[in-house]
Amino acid sequence: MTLSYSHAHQQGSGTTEVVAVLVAITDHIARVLTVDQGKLLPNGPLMPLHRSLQAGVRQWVEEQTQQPLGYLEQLYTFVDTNRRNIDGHALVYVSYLGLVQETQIQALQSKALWRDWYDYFPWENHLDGMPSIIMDFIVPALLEWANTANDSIVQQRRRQRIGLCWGLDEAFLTSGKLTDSQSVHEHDNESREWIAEHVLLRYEMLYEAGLIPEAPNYPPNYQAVALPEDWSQRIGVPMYYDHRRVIATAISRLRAKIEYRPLIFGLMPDVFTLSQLQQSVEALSGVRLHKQNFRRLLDSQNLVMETGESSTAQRGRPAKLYRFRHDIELQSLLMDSKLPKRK
Amino acid sequence: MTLSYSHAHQQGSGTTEVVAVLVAITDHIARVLTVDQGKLLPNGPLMPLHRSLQAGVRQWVEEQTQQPLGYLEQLYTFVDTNRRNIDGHALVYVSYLGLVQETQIQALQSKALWRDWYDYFPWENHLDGMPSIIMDFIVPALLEWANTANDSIVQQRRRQRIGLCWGLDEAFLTSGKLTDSQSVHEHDNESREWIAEHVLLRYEMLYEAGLIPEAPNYPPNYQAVALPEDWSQRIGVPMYYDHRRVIATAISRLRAKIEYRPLIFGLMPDVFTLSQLQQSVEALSGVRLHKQNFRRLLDSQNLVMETGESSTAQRGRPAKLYRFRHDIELQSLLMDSKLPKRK
DNA sequence: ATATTTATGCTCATTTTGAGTTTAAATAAC
DNA sequence: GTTATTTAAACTCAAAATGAGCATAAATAT
Repeated sequence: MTLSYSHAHQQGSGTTEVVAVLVAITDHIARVLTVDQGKLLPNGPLMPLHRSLQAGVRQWVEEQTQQPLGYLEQLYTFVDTNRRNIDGHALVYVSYLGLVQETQIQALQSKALWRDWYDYFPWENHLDGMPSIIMDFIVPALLEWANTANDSIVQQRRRQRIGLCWGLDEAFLTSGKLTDSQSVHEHDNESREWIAEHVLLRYEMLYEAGLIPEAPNYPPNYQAVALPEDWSQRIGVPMYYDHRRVIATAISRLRAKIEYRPLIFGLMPDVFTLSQLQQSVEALSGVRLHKQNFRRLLDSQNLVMETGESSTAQRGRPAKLYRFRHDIELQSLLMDSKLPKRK
Repeated sequence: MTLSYSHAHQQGSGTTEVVAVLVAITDHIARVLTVDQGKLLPNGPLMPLHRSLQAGVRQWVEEQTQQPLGYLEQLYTFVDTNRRNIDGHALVYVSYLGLVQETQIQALQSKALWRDWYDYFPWENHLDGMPSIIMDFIVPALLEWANTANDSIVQQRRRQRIGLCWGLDEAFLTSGKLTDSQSVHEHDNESREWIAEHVLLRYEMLYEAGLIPEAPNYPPNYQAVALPEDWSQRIGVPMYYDHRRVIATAISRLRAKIEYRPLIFGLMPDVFTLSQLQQSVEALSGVRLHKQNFRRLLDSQNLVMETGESSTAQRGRPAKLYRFRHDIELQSLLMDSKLPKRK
């Protein structure tokens, strides 16, 4: 189902558009900036006057949302062959990830809206444990999809993919239930745990299986057991074009990168407590972290310094306030290699 | 200096081009496929008939080089405001990284050429130790460049960047010479070692400092001590447009990704010895690895299996032959997180 | 036969990681 | 005001991963 929403600027001679995924954390919830009642990301055509793609992104975001933005990095470039210019050239759109500090958030126009990003990906929020939708509906539906393949090799591969994407044991998928220690094989290096940064793989699997309203093969016709009536509600808010995939790309990048680069800088206020910092990282990654180890990691990297003050904003013992060390070059801290060292 | 080389297809109405960095390893040397006497990467306009960017890349590479290609992944999208179509829209070019197995390499037309990628980046080859050009010319020139900044804060930051990019001690840069243990500060978490994957950062620094023929501010005018006569030879083969930057992007991506994903698959023949595998990884990363630990890492990951045969092609004890385990899903092996585990 | 070369197996100290326990200092409730 | 609750933060400890080296095996070169 290709949605027929169309922009005025689609009529021109240009074939390049920019799309932005702006991220901010407010009330400990990760949010993306949307326009059009949450159905679209801020976007606009690249124009001759723009001196760079970044410049194009900044101009359109500013124009459509009045939101000033700081850090910006390129994500991925897509082609939409369903949208073409007057010469028949397909639309190329370049997506960007932008970070906005909570304190920088503007009062928005009615058309722009900061939305909880888990509204679009309900299965990605594991802050209170694994959401029930995964084991109740998603995995059963995907297993049925795996069985629709003609080739049994393909079926087996699909089941393997499902296990890797959704953090499930192979044994669980083929046999009945339960992940106990009987499943010790020779090569059980497959750790079978939830990998937070596989957001895009999971979205693409749901898309491929026709379980996402945006997919051309939605709703799926292989469902022996029917999906619940309100499936389209449960599987998250749909968007126009492929903008939901763009958000999935952004979350994947952010979750992966935050593990080795101090990107979280761009989302925090000037001073903060370590608990606030941890809650922000948790909001992004969607999983809870071990507090003591989080702190140990932090000070092994020397990224933050105490301000000397402390905060009594919360209930218990006052927390020391910190700020990031802007004096150090952030470029390449913690770029350790997993290859063995050179001889 | 913007080179005025121009393609026929530049005259049309399209504004999107694809560019490919194809990589192969032959004779233990990492090479990229070039056209036009090594001055250009294979490239071509995205056309209405192409159903995707990948399809465009495959068509143009095939057409210009007759080289069949396997694995392909998107790298980065650039804009060249110096090249515009008839409507004034700037050229957008999307770059791809492709991997070619040695056994797949075709006899090439005269216009296509596999070139040692260190021809373009002589300073990146540390297989026989750090190249002398770095300490003899590059670092001194960069330090002079750092001094040209008006602001002393900027000067300090530039020196810090130089240290991080080129693996040098802070102390070495400011004072005279020698990296001995006297430089033990409070925060010496800066490990000061050569980070192989910082190819792009290093190239961009040289470009910014006007030390690269492609840069608009080349040759630099701040040089108190003149660069050697044959500088343009020593600093690597220049290319048209920004194609050298595209290769730098590809090498960076490859070196970074090979550390946590078994990308090397795409470059090896079906069967190989562990030494050959190690030499291939070394060709890419540009540094020597510890043999025993390399092997330990390999079999901890269960990526390869013995064929049962062994090779007596080389001098000493015969090496066992291996092949990759294609039965396992490669998608997400070894995606371990550096964040502390969830509680 | 003997030196040389290459492959491969094994050891060992150090660092990093995952997962606690304990103590400190505030607020909430009675 | 005393006590329970909450949050912060310091410290411990076993298991695993890492960096570096030595020892042995099996071929070729002289």
